[in-house]
Order: sequence, then C-alpha cells, then structure tokens
Amino acid sequence: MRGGGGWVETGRRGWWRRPTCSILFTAQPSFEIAGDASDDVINHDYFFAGEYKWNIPAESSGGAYGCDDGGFVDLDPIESDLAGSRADGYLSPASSAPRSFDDVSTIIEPTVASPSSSEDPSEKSTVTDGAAADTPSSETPSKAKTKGQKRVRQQRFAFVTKSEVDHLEDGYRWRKYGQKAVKNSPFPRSYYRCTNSKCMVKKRVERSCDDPSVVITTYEGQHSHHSVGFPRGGLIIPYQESAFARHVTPFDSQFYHPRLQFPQQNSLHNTQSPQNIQGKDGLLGDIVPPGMRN
DNA sequence: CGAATTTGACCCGCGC
DNA sequence: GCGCGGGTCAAATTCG
Repeated sequence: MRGGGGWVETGRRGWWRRPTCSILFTAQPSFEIAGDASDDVINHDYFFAGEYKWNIPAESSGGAYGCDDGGFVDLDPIESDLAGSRADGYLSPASSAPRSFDDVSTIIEPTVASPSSSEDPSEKSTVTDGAAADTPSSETPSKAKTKGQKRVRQQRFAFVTKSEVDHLEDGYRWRKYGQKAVKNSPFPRSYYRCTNSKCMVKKRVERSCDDPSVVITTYEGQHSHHSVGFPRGGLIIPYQESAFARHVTPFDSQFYHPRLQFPQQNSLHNTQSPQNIQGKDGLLGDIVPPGMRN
C-alpha cells in the first residue's frame, strides 16, 4: 500500500487496518462461465439463504430463488464446481471461532448480481492485461483479441460482511486499480486485483446503500497461488449491536446448512492456505468452484 | 526509490 | 447513433 504495509493493522488509509467486523456472510454468487466460440454459457447461482431478508433481483439469476429457511441454495447443480479460495480467507478466521458467525445473515444485493456487462472487463483485462485497453491505435491488441475472442466470464463469488472497513484482510494481497461511483448509491465501488502478477483474481468492494454498515465483496476469478497467510487473530469480531444484527439469525442455528460445514477451530491458526480449510470440512469448499481454490 | 493509491479518461456493452 | 453505467488503464501523487 502506498505508504506502507497493507498487511499491518495500521494501514495509512485504514486499508488493511484490522477490521472490526462481524461477518454477515452472505453469498449470492452468480458465476457464469463461458467457453470459447460457440460454447454455451453456464450459469451458476449460489447463495446462502438466510432469514434476514431477500432482495433478489429476479433477472439477475435467471432462476427462481426460494428461501429454504437458512439453507444453501444451489440453483444450478453443478456442485463439483463449487469450492472457493477467496471466501476461505474470510470465512476461515471466523470458522475458527464459530461465534463470529452470530450475525450471519443473507442479503442478496442487486448490485452484487450485476449482469453480464460488468464481467466483461475482467476477461478483457485477463487477455490483454498489460496492453493498454484504451489504446485507440489500429491494431490495439486489446481490442483485436477482445473482439476475436469469446469473453470468458470469471467465476464470481460474493458475500456481505458487516464491517467498518471496506477492504478486509483475506489472506491475499490486493492492489486497488480503480474506484467508481455507483449509481443510486452514495458509496463508491473499489476495484482490486491480486498483486500476484500471474493471478488474475479481482474483487470489487462496495458498501450497501441499504445498510452502510454492510460491505459487499465480490470476488472474480481464481487464485493461482497460495495466500500469504491469514492475518493474525482478531480478524473477525462478532458483531453485537446493530440494527442489522437484530434481524440476523445466529449462524449456527440458521445458516448451518449441511453443505456448509465449518472447519474445526484452530484450523485457522494454521496459517494457511484456504486449502487447509477446504477439505471436506471446508466451509466454502463446497460452494466455490474448485478452480477458485488455491 | 519503490510500491501502492488516486482519479480522470477511456473502453465497452446495452438500451432507447 | 447516442447516452449511460460499469470496468479498466495509467500518469500523477503519496508515503515509508
């Protein structure tokens, strides 16, 4: 981070400051994977059902979402593809301390389920990356490739956390590459990219306009490396008092879906890469595509 | 000096 | 074709 040490709790701009948050943990991933040329687009929509509230844009998923009281809803049963790396970072810390999930809730934000167009860039960047996308020159590599190729939508995984800090530590290093104002929202959306040059994972972070205390994080892509390790303890602090919390249902009882098994305590202190928690017990190991794992 | 953030400009898809 | 909105780039800036 500019000015030093994003992994320190005292990030200059409060960036990596150890967040005081409660993981609301909401996931409303909507990934779309497109193959090449004439390949069909496979849509996967997953999210954790909670009882807090549902605000699901019907068109965003293309499917009917039913609240099965706290369960994990898999709209597109391609389970083998579920597993997550990104999420691990967030979840594992909490997983080590089940209590941290007291405030778990689900919020499906329309913004999170933003449709296609928003995902294109990622692909573009993936393909062209270094190339200046805006280079108007004739054979602009970016353009040529982009047009010639089929856009490959990265897998996306989103969830909500209640936090004072927008950008939470998750075991990976991120570099901010952009920020944009979000329509109909007083809060801007920040764009981050994994600092690993070979890793094309990106993530967007924004605050919910409905509940400013909530941060919506959307990961896109899969890490091609291991995390740098989870931050020292204290990452996730149980949220105790907030209007939001009042509506929330304890994770243990309401969100503990059969498919969402949390790892045993300690697993977190092992420093590790999400894989450690992905095993059969991995929390998100069951909901995020294997490819997203490290 | 290097690394990371800021921020305006640019690109692209989409709806009208 | 045009405007809008989302996403990305990259020069400038900042700071340890």
